[in-house]
Amino acid sequence: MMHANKRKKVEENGWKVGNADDFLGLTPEESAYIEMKLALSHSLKENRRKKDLSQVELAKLIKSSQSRVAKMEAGDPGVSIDLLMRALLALGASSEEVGKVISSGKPQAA
Amino acid sequence: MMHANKRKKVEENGWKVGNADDFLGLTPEESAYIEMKLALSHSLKENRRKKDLSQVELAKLIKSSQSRVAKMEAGDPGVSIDLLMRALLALGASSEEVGKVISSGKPQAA
DNA sequence: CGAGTATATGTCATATTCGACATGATGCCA
DNA sequence: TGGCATCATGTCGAATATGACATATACTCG
Repeated sequence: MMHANKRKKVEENGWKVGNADDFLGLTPEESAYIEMKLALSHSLKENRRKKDLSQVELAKLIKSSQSRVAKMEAGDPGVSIDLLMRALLALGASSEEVGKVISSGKPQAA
Repeated sequence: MMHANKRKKVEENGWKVGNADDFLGLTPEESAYIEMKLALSHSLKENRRKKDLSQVELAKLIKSSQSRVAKMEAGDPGVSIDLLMRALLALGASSEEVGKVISSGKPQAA
C-alpha cells in the first residue's frame, strides 16, 4: 500500500511537488505514480475549460460534487486515479488520449 | 459513481466480458473504463510471467497478498486501477508503457 | 497415490475514497 | 458597496478497496 510512511509525509505536504521525482526520497515508482495523477489532474482542468464547463456542471455530468471536482483538479491526494480517468472519459476523452496523458506526465491538450 | 445499477449488474456477472463494449447497455465511457482495467490486468500477468515471478513473489514485492494479485490478474471488479498501475510500476514498467497499455486496450508485451 | 507448488475464490476487519454539505476566498459587474 | 458566480478547503457518514487469511483447485514430480 505504498509505504504509508512516505505516503503520509507526502500527503502532509500536499505534494505540491512541482512535477518532479526530486523532493523526498520517493522511489521511482512512487514518483511515476504521482506524476501520472498530476498529469491527469492537469488534463482534466484543461478539458473542462475547453468545453466551457464550470466545476458544478462537470460535477453534475459525472454525478459528483463541485468540491470533489476541485480536489481532482488540485491533485488532492485523496482522489484516486480511477476517478480522474472516469471524469476524463465522461468529458469525451478517448482511451488513446488518456493513455497519452499517462505516458507523458504533462499537459496534453485534447 | 458509474450508475450503481449497471455497475451492480456487471459485477454480478463478474464481467467476463470477453473484452468488448458489447454486452449490456454500457455507455462508451463505462466500456472504455472496463477495457482499460482488463488491459492492465492482462499486462500485469504478462509482465509478472516475463520476470518468472510467482503471484506470491509479486505480492511480496508490492506489499500485498497472493489472493489480491490473483484478483488483479483476473480483472476482479473489486480491484482499482490505482492498484493495477502501482503493481505494474513496481514490476519496472515505465509511464510510457503503462500509457500504451491504457491507450490500446490489449496485450502490450513489455 | 501423496506431497509440493502455483493459482483461484470467498470472507472479514480495517483503511481509503466517495459524495455531500458548509464555508471561505476571489473576481467581476452594476 | 453589494450581490453573484466560480473555485478552494475542511469535515463527515456511507460506500468501496485493501491486505490477510482460509480454503479450493489444478499441475507437477516422485
